[in-house]
Amino acid sequence: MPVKIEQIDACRWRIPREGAMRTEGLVFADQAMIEVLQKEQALEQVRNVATLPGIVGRSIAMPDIHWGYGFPIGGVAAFDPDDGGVVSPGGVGYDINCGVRLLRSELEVSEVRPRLKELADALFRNVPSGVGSHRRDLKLSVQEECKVLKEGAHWAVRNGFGRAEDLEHIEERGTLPDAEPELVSDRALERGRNQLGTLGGGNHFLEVQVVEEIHDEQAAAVLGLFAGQVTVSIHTGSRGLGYQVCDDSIRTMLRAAAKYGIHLPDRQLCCAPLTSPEGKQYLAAMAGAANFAFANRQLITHWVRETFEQVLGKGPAQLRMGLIYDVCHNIAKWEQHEVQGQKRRLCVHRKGATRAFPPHHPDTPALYRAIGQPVLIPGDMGRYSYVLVGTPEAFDETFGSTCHGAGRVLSRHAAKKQARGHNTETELAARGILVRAANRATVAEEISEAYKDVKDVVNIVAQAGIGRIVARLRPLAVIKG
DNA sequence: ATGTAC
Repeated sequence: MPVKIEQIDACRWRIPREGAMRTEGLVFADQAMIEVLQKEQALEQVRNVATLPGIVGRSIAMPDIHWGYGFPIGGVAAFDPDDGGVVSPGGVGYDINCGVRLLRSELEVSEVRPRLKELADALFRNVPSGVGSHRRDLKLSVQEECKVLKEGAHWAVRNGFGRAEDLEHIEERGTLPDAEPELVSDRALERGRNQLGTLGGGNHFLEVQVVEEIHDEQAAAVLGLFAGQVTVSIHTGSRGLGYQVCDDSIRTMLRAAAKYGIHLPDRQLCCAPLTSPEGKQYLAAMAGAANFAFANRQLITHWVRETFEQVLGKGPAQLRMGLIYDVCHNIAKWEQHEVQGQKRRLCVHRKGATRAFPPHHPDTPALYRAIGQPVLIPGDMGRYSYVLVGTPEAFDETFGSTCHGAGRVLSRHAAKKQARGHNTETELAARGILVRAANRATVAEEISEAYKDVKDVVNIVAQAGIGRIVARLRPLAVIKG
């Protein structure tokens, strides 16, 4: 049965409160997207989230929403601990702190093109990719791994991977507080030991890009972006460790939901009150996995810089590969938000949604205070990605959140079927995009046609005012899992 | 997303 939905304006839709819903749903989309969504499960998931105890504001869906485990991917939901609010592993996702970071450079595309093949090969060699990828040169002791879980990107910088100033340009400065590695299972720790500094599979990637369009000159200048410039994007998360933390937590949360008498329209929404031991334990284990992901992206950054230096024969001062920003899109976090004129400390779940804090927010890096927090939106490997900044409207309407990517339109299976008879790598190479992949099947699953055009997604968030477009980046070389 | 089920 289709979910009842009412149009608010050109890019906003309301799912009215009914049945067990404690609040209404708010979906950012255009007419065409809603028509597609009516045939899928995702809107029902928005409605299910609205039934959870202690939800504050609305159950929110971004234009890249699609079906996920319990909560939709592309969803935002905030909960109040003082009103029975809950935390749910399904509201974060299996890849805890999956996120994106963007490195700038002082290079023009013309300088890199002649060495692009060499660069792609070297990056592919130096950053392990693919499901199950690991590093032969770095297997941590469990004791050291626990330090990674406590310290996140700080651990990486302290051990010579990257620069102190990188930390200023990471969400939460690259470390979630209150991580408790003791709450992470032996199995999760074992899975993570040799996976730090690896890309993984699926839609994760490492991309050399060129800035092809500047939409906001002033903001671009503040971020250090210019047309024709080479940038690097890294999209990955907490690998097998985060997966295992989520999987372990789901078992606990199913028991907890029953124990605390929480009605679940879908077992995959299993959760526990934020004030309960189970809720606190999940958040502490999740923070450890999130810190692993921050460290992961920081290590990869170090090897990307090293690779550029080696291949192009230039030093750090010439390349100036500074970190523009690193932002999470699968996480639950304590944040201060104003609700009906009152400041409240809420647990904001963003699952396939990106934090987009406004100008002058204290958590926006000092250098970017005037323009807002950078928001990194990857598209598909054949088209482009976007850089946005957060807005006051996002802070008011979506707990400071916006979309996270293009959003799939074809299942992995359907994409593979469509790619049959095509040589995707050759076709992309003909368009000036080099692909290096650990697995050819992954390339087939990741064809452009498998995704919405990310332009349509960011145009909606820009039109709605929950993000401001700064620049568009086109891929030159893509390292895939 | 994920040693794509232990």
